[in-house]
Amino acid sequence: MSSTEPKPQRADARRNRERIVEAARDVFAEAGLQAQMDDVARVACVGVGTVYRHFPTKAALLGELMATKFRQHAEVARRWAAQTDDGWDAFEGFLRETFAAMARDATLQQRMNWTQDGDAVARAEAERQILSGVVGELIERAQAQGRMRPTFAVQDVPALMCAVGAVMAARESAPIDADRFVEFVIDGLRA
Amino acid sequence: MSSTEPKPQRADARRNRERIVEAARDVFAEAGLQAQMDDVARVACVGVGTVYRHFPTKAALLGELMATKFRQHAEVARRWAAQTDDGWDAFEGFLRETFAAMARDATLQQRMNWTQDGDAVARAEAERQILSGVVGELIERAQAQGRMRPTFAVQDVPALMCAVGAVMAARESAPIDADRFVEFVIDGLRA
Amino acid sequence: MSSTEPKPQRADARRNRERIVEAARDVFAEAGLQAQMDDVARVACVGVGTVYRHFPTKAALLGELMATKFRQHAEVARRWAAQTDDGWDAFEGFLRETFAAMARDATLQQRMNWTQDGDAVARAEAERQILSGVVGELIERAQAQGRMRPTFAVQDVPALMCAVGAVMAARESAPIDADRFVEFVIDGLRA
Amino acid sequence: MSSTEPKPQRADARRNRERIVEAARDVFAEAGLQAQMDDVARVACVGVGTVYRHFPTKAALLGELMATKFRQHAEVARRWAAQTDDGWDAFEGFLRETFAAMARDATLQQRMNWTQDGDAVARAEAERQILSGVVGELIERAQAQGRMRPTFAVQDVPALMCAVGAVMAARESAPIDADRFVEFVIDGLRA
DNA sequence: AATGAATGAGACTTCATTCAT
DNA sequence: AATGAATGAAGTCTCATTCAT
Repeated sequence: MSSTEPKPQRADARRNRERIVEAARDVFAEAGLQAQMDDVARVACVGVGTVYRHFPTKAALLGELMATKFRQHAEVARRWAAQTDDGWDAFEGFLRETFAAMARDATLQQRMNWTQDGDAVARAEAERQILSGVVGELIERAQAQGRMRPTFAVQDVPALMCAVGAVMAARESAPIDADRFVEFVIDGLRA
Repeated sequence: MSSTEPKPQRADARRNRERIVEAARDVFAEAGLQAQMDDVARVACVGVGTVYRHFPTKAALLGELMATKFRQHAEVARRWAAQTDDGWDAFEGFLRETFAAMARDATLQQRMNWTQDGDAVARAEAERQILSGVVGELIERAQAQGRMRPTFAVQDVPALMCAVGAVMAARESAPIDADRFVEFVIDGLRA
Repeated sequence: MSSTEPKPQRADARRNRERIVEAARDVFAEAGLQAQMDDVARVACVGVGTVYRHFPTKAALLGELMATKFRQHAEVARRWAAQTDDGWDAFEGFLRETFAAMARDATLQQRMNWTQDGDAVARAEAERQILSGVVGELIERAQAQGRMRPTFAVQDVPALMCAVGAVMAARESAPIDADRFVEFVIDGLRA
Repeated sequence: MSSTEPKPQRADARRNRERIVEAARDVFAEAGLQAQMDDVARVACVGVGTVYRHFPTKAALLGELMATKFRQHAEVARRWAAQTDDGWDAFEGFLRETFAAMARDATLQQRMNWTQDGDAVARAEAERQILSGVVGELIERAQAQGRMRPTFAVQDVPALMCAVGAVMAARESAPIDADRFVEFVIDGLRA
């Protein structure tokens, strides 16, 4: 599934891998993408070498973080798609849930949105396309049922996500703002 | 004016300063925030030392770039505010014109994650507040006249701008997409 | 025998040891001294830990490789010494045979600059001295019989061997060149 | 001429460059090719950054060292070629002088002979070919005049040089040995 | 005031070696 | 005994900033 390290064998290795990913999430959220691999290692309580054993480059680690996000969003989209035949309801549900999730992970979201590291982006490309596919179907369905603006397109979804990140960057009271913000978006997209 | 270098003395110094700012715009648009001060200097056809004479740190240079943008947007907002008494029309005009300007400057928007460099952001804070003030008045007026959602707030404006940047990052056909995107936003914000 | 691991206990341990030495020969021939212990382990189909069980350090492994070479050359020298009473003939035979053997093992000769790793050299010192002793006798005998330049000395033998390595490094057609080269040497050393 | 940095402008920059090259010569002679760039910088009394300003990589610095050697040898060969019409005398002169020079710089010679770093070798390739050309002419002339073995070829020259390095590695009394060694070689190559 | 060479802290990554399983 | 994951010191190189010319 993941673009790196399909299945770590040993239990302790897998545990380490998870600790590293969690540490990376915290560290990059805290200090931005320019945080160092040594910091990630320290927070994960492992040596740098271990970080590099699991992720061959910093970009790979960053990519895994992005890929995880994409996978989670895709999962949400799939769940909503299965839950109702109404395309708009499904899309709205996906949007609200995803925004809420992003709000909970606000800082990282903000840091990540604009990743300059082309290599990291490339490593999450597969997951990004999957997400695009799932959300694209939601959009098409909603538009076919005449409940969504026909001019909206999948490519606009990242823009919404970025906007969510920006709202969060502007204020501390993230959850409230995200809730408020999602209403504008939904009203703007309805047919 | 800018937070740095209130009044340049010599004519050639002023000319250098301008060349540096232009070079910075080009270079950061091309290569993103990780572009080097040496690159800026080379493109500006001056030594690095000269760049540092005008801007004491990289963050200061970046800050000046942001401040310039803020000043331009504030100028647009002021013009629309003077042009019509209808708050919503003024806001809509401001939004369309600003989005269009950002679309024209797409590469820079794409490449730069301004919020990444906290120090640079801080240095453009004054200009940001001025912009906030002007746009805030537009919003209040439009809301007082009952033509804008009362839940929209100035703090949400950066989110919209970020979203515009994201639309551009997602596609090459930037101008078209920005036009399309502004419609969603306007419909989402109308009362 | 070797300076490490005087008597391997188990049959499988001995087999492992051999596999490691062979793997090391291949890997170092391929990639030079900068080849990694992990590579040796992988080629030998054992874990790194096993490599370290047999050879406490990389230098020890390298030393064993050198020692093996020295032992083989000494064996050749001994055989020629026993075969004829004519010192020069014995020396010439030894030289031709050794050069030919080195030519056959050209890649390793090319890739490995044995003398670079002082520690490895130290670990093969015993074998080197033995080889020196045997060859020294050959030389003395040839000189006593007036058939070899009296100024030639055992210490010059490594120089010849190094030269053979260099001939190989310079060309692909190693065997031919080595043959050609040995003639110069022999003519240069004859009284 | 050099493969890197054709002409440093400033006097102090050129002085630094020379100091770096000298330091590199000492440091690599002392500690082998695995000596660190930081060491070179320290011995040259400059920052590492300065070393990297003059030589973009370690391989480039190593390459320059090799190139310098090749240039010096070529210079010697040219001088002898111009000095006498007798090809053999010229070659013998070149050989004796070069061997003596190598003896004076024995340790570096030894370290360098076997450089594994393909990149460094590549960077001195141009100079190596020039040297080959000049020496090749010497050899051809000597062979045409019937005074040198017809089977000797330019490609064998590196072998001789390597051998000189090896003689030196084997003993401390380098100059003496080199003198003794050159006699064997000369006798071996004469027709 | 301008230049660009110099600086050096700090970033990423490697790899010989150790040690828990 | 064997395994291979973990370790972390050490190495190469970068780049914002300073400073002699």
